[in-house]
Amino acid sequence: MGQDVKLDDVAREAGVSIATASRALSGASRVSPETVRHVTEVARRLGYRVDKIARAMRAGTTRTAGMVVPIIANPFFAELVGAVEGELHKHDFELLLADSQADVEQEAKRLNTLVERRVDGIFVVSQDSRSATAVELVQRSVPIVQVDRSIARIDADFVGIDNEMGVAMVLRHLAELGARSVVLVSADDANSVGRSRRRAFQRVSAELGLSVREPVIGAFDVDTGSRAAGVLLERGELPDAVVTGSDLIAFGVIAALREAGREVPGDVLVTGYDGNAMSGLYSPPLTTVHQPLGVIAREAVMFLMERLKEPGLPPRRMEVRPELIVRRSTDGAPPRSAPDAAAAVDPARPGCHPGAPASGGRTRGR
Amino acid sequence: MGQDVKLDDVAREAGVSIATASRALSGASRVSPETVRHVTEVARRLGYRVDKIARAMRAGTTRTAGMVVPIIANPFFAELVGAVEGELHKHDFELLLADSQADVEQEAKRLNTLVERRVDGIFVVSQDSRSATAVELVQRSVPIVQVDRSIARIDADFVGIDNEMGVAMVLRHLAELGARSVVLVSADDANSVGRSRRRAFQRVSAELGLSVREPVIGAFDVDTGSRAAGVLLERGELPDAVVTGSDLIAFGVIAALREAGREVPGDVLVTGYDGNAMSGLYSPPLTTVHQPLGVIAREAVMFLMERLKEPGLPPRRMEVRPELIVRRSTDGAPPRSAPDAAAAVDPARPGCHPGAPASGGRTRGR
DNA sequence: TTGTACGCGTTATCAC
DNA sequence: GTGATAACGCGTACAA
Repeated sequence: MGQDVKLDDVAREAGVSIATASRALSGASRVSPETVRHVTEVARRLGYRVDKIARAMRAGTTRTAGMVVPIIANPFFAELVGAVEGELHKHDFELLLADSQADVEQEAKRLNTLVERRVDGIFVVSQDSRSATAVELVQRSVPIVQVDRSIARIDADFVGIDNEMGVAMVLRHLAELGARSVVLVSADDANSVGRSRRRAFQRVSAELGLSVREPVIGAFDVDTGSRAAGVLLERGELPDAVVTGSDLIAFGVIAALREAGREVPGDVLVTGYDGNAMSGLYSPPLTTVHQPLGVIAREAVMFLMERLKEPGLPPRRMEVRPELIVRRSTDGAPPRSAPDAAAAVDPARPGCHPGAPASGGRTRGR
Repeated sequence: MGQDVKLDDVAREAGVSIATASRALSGASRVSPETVRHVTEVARRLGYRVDKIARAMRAGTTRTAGMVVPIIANPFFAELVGAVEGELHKHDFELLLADSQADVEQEAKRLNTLVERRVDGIFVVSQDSRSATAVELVQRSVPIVQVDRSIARIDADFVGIDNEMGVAMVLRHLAELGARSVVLVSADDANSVGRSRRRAFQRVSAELGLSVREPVIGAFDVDTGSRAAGVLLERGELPDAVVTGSDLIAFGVIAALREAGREVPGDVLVTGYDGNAMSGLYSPPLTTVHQPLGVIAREAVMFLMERLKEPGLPPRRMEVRPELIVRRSTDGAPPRSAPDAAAAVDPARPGCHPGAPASGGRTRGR
């Protein structure tokens, strides 16, 4: 560990002072060109590498950000982490990853550790409202950017998707297809994502005059989907469409329905949410609300960078515009619907066009 | 950033020296119990947090490991990263994540950065043999643990799956079902995983007397699967079974075949590799070779920990035993096979039993 | 048992 | 343009 060559060695070997060596390499200022060349050459020859720990010690900044996610193995968070890491790298930042295991106490501990590591900022996909105390505390030491999920009490930057808009896109699409009865299968109200998707579903389906069945509520995982399929089948007649809160739920629903001999979209339409890589590959390919994670990551990192430059900045919120991707799981009119059901849709409302490119719309405020 | 309370503050407030405060908190030795209580209390009240950068500076160890993967968004690597992170956490280590974007130059840079960050060890899922120079260089500064993929020239610890065994399990399973003709769709020989799977396929299928079609070679991704399906269809008659090198390839194959009106397992059997979370959820559920990532991660971390304790240790290799998971994608005998084809299988060979729990078998040497 | 003082490797400040 | 030196916050050898 200590066998590495340090600046001191380079300086001695190059016959200059340690200060000159530092300046020559940092490309800072006031060093004669030939000294620079010489020192650089010596450094290269000796295989010198800065000790960024020492540099951080001196500079008071680590050029490292932390990121806490509920569970990295979830493809959605994996993609998100990948996007954030890539974006950070453009700014010459490193990423310290922490998996909270979907546990609030773990989350609190991991946040604390990140502060101890002196990260310059933390991206957090928080668990639920119980995360508030820990986040609030940590926020006093280091800038926080909430990603995907936001906690009401927390006055920190936030970047996520416009959940309401996504749900609205799905419901309008279904209504246009002639669906009359719909059911929601999603997560509970513990975090902002589940909450806003559920509320949007209630509001928009009412606006569209759809017949709403009792929702099946659980988590954003496959099991919730399979369980929901069981519940729906027990109730007897299936609704025209099942609107789910995540692609994983949709996979669970479809797989379980198929086990029971029901086909999608033949017997019932199903939609997902998130638009992960598997959604287009599934059978049937899934109609879903795609989240432009690249945009979300870019904006989240931008928020942090701007805050580092200007710490006094007021907290900002951004909700990125989602994109509806129409695929086979909602192909064709629902089986039992009257052909004129589509008349219930207000034609004046622009809705969304499947092929339209997603542009990250910015919403400021708060 | 500098507004945080430091040890000095705690010491002053507690009315003791900085050394005593340090000892009291580190729980080291030789401190009166009541001093410990007092200092601890003051620290808590002031909200003191150690500066682990400073501690690392002093201790010469960061308690941080780096991990370089080709692409974190790939569910397989995501799960692997998650498992490693969790395992590291048990040892009070943090994880610095680096995505090499499947690019050798990026990989080299990221490895270097990790060294500069003074990580105590690096887990690397290397790109291919071109990664050798960078890894070799970096290895002189910090312990390396190769995970999943191994580079021949590199004399570092390695933990991965027993690729040959996995392929053998699949082929015996297919042979037992009566498959006579098989084709491989997998990645090229650039990295050890693709290489050993392909070689094992050749060897074992010959041993089993299977009729082998010209393989379709690409990468471990979905596109390779779709493309392969096209190739197979163009060739005319499908083989009895398609053996793929990854679940993603299998998804691609199945989806494309279905587009063309062919069914799995009705028209052809298909197997995957990796056993990721989606494999059981797909339609049809995928027969696949499951990699116990928990075991792999645990052993990889163990390797590092042991090496940190005892740097002189000779490099070790471990190949973890995979587990065949039989599902519907290979349900039933292949359509065109003679019923007695299964006789080609040597019944004395233990093969693998679907329900058998995977135990991480250790192989040492090198 | 506790306190003093030094060093970890780097960079910035101040003299020359 | 270059060199000497202080400082970042902590842990510990040594002294008391």
